[in-house]
Amino acid sequence: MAHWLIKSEPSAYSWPQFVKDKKTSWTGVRNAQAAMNLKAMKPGDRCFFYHSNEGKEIVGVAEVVKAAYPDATDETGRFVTVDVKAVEAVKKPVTLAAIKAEPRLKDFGLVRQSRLSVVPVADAQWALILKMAAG
DNA sequence: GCCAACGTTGGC
DNA sequence: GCCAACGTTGGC
Repeated sequence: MAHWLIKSEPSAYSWPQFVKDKKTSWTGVRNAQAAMNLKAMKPGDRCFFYHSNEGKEIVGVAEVVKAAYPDATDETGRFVTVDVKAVEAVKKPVTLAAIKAEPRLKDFGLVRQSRLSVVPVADAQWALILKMAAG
């Protein structure tokens, strides 16, 4: 099972909204590399839900429930979306500052390529961040 | 096919 | 609000 991190600006789509919806289609990704990551997702894969801009922290865990399919909101037909469901909020949000302060996370995609909105998370990174989020 | 100009994202 | 990083566009 692979792990990922998906970003959203709370003003656009926040974690509380996601929890309320229970499930959502992750549309709006318009970046080739992020789209590649979406295509690599499989049902059952888990994702960190990260609030960019406001908060700048991992606030919850989501699970992929449907593999990539064409994003109907994309007129060019080039991009895809996946369906994800909310699993649970983390006990303690993991801030970007905390991630940057952790030497073992210096290669984390979130830090290395800050503009990418769908980032792969290595197993060791996933486990470590989960531990940090357990509080 | 190169590269300058421009737009967008996201951290600070 | 600014700026760095990076992607995209369009002229040549």
